[in-house]
Formats: sequence, structure tokens, C-alpha cells
Amino acid sequence: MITLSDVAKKANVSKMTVSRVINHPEQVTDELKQLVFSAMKELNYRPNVAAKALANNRTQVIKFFILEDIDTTEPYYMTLLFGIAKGLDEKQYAMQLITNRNFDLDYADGYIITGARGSDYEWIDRLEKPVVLFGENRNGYDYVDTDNKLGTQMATQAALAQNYANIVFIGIDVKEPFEYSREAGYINTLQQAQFMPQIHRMGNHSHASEQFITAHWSQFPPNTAFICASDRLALGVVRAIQHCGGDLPADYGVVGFDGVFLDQVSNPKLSTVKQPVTRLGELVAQMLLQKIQQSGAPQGELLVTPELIMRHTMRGGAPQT
Amino acid sequence: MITLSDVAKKANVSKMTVSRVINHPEQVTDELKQLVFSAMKELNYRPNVAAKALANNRTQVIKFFILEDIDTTEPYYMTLLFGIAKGLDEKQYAMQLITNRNFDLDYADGYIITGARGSDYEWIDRLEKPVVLFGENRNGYDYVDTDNKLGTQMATQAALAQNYANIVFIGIDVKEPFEYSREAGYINTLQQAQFMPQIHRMGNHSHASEQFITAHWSQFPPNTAFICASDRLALGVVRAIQHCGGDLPADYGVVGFDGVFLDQVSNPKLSTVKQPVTRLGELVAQMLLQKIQQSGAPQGELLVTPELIMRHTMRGGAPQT
DNA sequence: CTCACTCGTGTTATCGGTAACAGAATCCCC
DNA sequence: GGGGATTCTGTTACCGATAACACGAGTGAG
Repeated sequence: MITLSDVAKKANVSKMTVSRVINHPEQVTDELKQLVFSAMKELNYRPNVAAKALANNRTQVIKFFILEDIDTTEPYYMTLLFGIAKGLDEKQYAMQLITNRNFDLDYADGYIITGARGSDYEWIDRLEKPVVLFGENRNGYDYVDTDNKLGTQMATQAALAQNYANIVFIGIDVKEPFEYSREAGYINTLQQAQFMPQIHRMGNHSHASEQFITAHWSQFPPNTAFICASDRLALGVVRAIQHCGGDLPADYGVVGFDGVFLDQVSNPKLSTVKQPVTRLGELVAQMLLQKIQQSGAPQGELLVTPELIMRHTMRGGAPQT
Repeated sequence: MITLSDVAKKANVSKMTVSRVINHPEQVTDELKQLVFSAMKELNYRPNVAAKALANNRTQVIKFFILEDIDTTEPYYMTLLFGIAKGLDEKQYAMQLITNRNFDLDYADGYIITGARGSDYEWIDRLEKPVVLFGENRNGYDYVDTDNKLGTQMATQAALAQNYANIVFIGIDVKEPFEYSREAGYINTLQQAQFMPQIHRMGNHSHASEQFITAHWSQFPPNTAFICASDRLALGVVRAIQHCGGDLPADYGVVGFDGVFLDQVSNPKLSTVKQPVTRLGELVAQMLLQKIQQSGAPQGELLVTPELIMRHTMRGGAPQT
């Protein structure tokens, strides 16, 4: 294994100079920097993370909390994890995945938390290391999320553009900011167009929306579009429309939200607001690492623009293959 | 932070004795061990992983390779990851998730690999640290997997028990051991019962099986059960049966394989062979850590028994709610 | 021309553990 | 009861990096 000393010897400088080239390059003359850089390259030097961690009193580990029951966990998080992993790798950080089962807060430089509900904020407040949330919150925590409001805005505008006469929102009955934002995007857009908003909320399961739409089918005349707060709900709506004999997408339109996995296994394939999940993961990771580097300085919020994908469940979508 | 020295001081012994109590307890008298243990407990001592790693020339990191395209990645892996994380946490290991994009082999004590195809074995052979695969292989690598053969055996036996007259296998057209095993479980069971096996293979997509069954509907008279190599395929088969007007489960039965996520979002809910995925993850992790500890000694194979879950897509399943 | 000051680099001590060796106490057998 | 083996615990050096301090060379002002 190549160490700092090896590089130092090769470049005819002290270990300390090499270390400085890496961590405080401005303190070293360009001349020496060049020498050191080429020595590092030639030897293919890779810093020893454990040694670095020990010297800095760091761990080079961050913990990622998924505060949700394993069995209902969205495939969504898989993709998020990929992104986080990528963001961490770049800075030689490793991850520990924390679920409801194992709950060890020690031994980490910081935390990424997702799926936090009201009651969690109590212990989150007591954390002594930098924290970044994944997902909107209104409690002042730094976070990264999709621009939920913009997402439903885009979906609603698309429905308007396709001249659906009724535009209904199928939401999730949780009191969480992401849901409020998604509803807000829908409401605002409709009101600007002088349409009446109409919102139905239920549990986030395809069976729930399927049952609901089927049971109230008479309320939804042809030329209705459903803007859904999730792909799961959208899936159920599609099944209900098919079951009730509605013509999709001629008479009915459905747009989901998320664009991870589920939208692909349905038939017909869902139109959806696709979240850039991998990118989001990278961004949370980067935000947290920056926060750690800045000794916990606030990072604010970061909203990323989603992408409206028009497929077979709405007029104007790609023709079904 | 509590260190070895703190514990040593409290117990009136040297650092080394404390270290030995942890790593080589047989070399220390019971008397001292007790002293040290209670000191550790009292101070709530937690070893510093970085220091340990540095001293042992280890990294306390293992890399988990998912050799599959991100976009098609099964939610399956999410659950697996949970399990691996749990297995690693117990031994203070952290994980780096490796995808096709970032491919750094350095800085790890070992590797867990999943989704390996034939062409991957070349570089896997060249790895210099302990490797354990997730998923059957016939190349002599240590691995952990579900007992695939047993799984389809169970499913096929259940179909026989329900007196379906025809029992068809819908498989995945890949030349991989897991698929061979699943087919073998089906074939063996049928032959023992003096039935004729009938296998159709296609890409692992619900649309593929849906299309196939619909196109060949006349070949599948009432009283037919479909044993599927995945829940995705099963999902498509269910849709096809519904579309063609078949009576499920009175005249047709469908059993999937995996039991992760997808089986829950379908309507009706799938009967399926459920893999104990979290447990599998824990086991791979444990196997790898043990292999590391034993300087790379072979660990053999480990097959875990799956569970047949009877739900609404086969006779004898739970009544639909 | 000298003294204080900056700038750039090297030296030393340290982070928290562990292996290898050293040394004291006990054991055992002739 | 003495000498060698055995058992147990402590001392020392080291893993690979970094911060704090030390120090020599150059700079500028009085």
C-alpha cells in the first residue's frame, strides 16, 4: 500500500507537505505542488481513510435512516440509495443504513433522514451531529426534495392543455408537507384557469384508489383527468377506469407521481411526474458532507425540478406500443 | 469519547489487557475479565472503528456490487440491502454501494456481488479480497440464495393439491442457475405426479407474459395453473387472464416468485413463493465477514427455504377481502 | 543595517487501537 | 527445592494521517 511517506520520499519533501497539498494546497508553492502531484499520480496514491479518520477525529461514515416499515418500503428508496452512495463515494465516505430495527446513533459524522413524521422530530432535535433531511419539512431542517408543487403544476397544466373538462386530484391522506405542496400545485393552477378544484384523499395504496373510483364512478363523467399524488394511487385509478369500462385515454386521463418502477409495470404505462431520484440522492449526500465540513452551518433547502413524462394514460401521450 | 485507556484506568489494568479482553478473551483471567467488563459497561465504552481499522490494516468497509442497470433494478434489492446493512452493523462494518457507474475496488475488506453474469466472472476472479455472491452460481464461488428448486416444488405441489389439470411454467429466458433451479423444481414435481411439464420462457416483464398468454389463450383451457418464475411474469399472466375473461381463481391459478413488493400492488393479490430476503441479506453479510476473519477460507453455499404464500390468485388461497 | 514579520517547510506529538516482545509469577517434575 | 516451561500482564513501537509548533529565509520599514 502506498502511503504519504512513499509519496513524500519520491517527491523529496516531508510527509507534512504532501498532506498539505491535499488539504491546504494554498499553503504550498506551485513548484512543490507539481512535484507532489506527479509523485502521487505515478505511485497511484490512495489515502488511507482509517488513518485520516483517526487523525481528524472523524468516522468517514454517515448514517442513512429510513423511518418506514420495511415491508411497505417503496422501491423509490433503492434509487435514492444509489444516488447517496454515489455522492458519498466521491468523498470517501461509507454509509450505514439504519432501519427501525437497529438504532445506533454513535459512530457517524452526520445523518441523512427520510420518512420522518411529526413524532420523530423530538429525537432528531437531540442529535449532536449534522443532519439533513430528504423530503420537505417546515421545521427549519435543511433538506433536499423534488419541487412537488411544480410537479403537480406541470401535470395539471398538461391536463388543461389536453382540454379535459374536469380535473380531479387524488391525494394521500397524510398531513405532510410534500402532500400539501402537491395539492397546492394542483389548486393554484386550476384556480388560475378558473376551474374548481376537487380533492379526494385516501391511503397510499392502489387498492384504495381503485375501490374509491369504482364506488363513485358516476361522479366522474367522461372527459375527466385524475392528477394523483403517487403512482400507486394512479395505478388503482387506471384499474378502476378499465374495470368500469371508461375509455383511457380518450375519455379519461391519469397522471401519477414518482416515476420509479411502478409506472413501468402497469398496463398501459403511466403518465407520471418523474422525480430525479438518483440526482436527489447525490444532492443530499453532497449537502450533508458540506454541512459537516462547515461544522454544521445551515444549508437551507434545495428543490429539484421533476420531469413530466407523458405516456399512455393521458391524451397527448406517446402512442401505445 | 471513551477510549481503551479510560477503561483501563477504571479497571486498574493496562490498555493491552482491555484490548485482549475484547479480542482474545481466552488469554485473560476471569477475574480481570469481570473487572474490565464492568468498567466497559459503566463507561459505556464503544471502540473506535477507525483506530481498530488502522491498527489491523483493515478498512471496516465492504463493497456491495449490484451489477444491473439502475433503471430496471428490482425493489427486491432494497430489502436485501436492509438485511446486509443489519448483518454488517453487528460487526461495525460499513458498506459502499457499487453500481456500474463507480467502480473502485480499493479500500474494502471484501465484496458482496449480485447480478453477476457470465462475463463478470473474469474480473471477479482477479479480486484480491474475499468475495461472496448473492445468488446461485455453478462456478464454485461461495454464495447465499433462496432454495429456488424447493420454492417451485412447493408451488407446483400446491397446484397439484388443488387439482388443476394443467400446470404450466412461465419462465425467464436467461441462462442462469436460479432459472434452471426453478424450472427443475417444477419439472421434478410434475414428473413424480406423472404430469407433462410445459415451459414457456420470455423476458422478465409483465407485458411480455401478458402478451404471450393473451396471444395463446386457446392453448390454456380452464383448470390450468401457471407457475411463474417471477412476480412480474405472474402479474402479466393475471392481467391476461382477466383480459381474456378467465375466472381467477376458479378456473385458473397463478403463483409468482419473489414476494417483494410487486405481489402486494396487484389486484387480486398474488399467491407467491416469498423469499426471505432480509434474512438472506443478513446471511450474506455474515458469511462474508466470517470469510474475512478466516483469511478467505471457502464458505460453501447456503440455501434458505422460501415460504409459499397463498393469496387470491389460486384456489385454496385466502378469500379476497 | 537591523529588527520585526511573513511565508513556506520540516519536526514532533497525537489520534485509539494492536502485535510483538519482555518480564514476573506460578507450576511441575525430578 | 531448583530450573525450565507455562501463564498471565505490562511496555514499546507502530498503523497512516494531521495539527501545532519550530525554524530558516526572504521582506520591508525605520
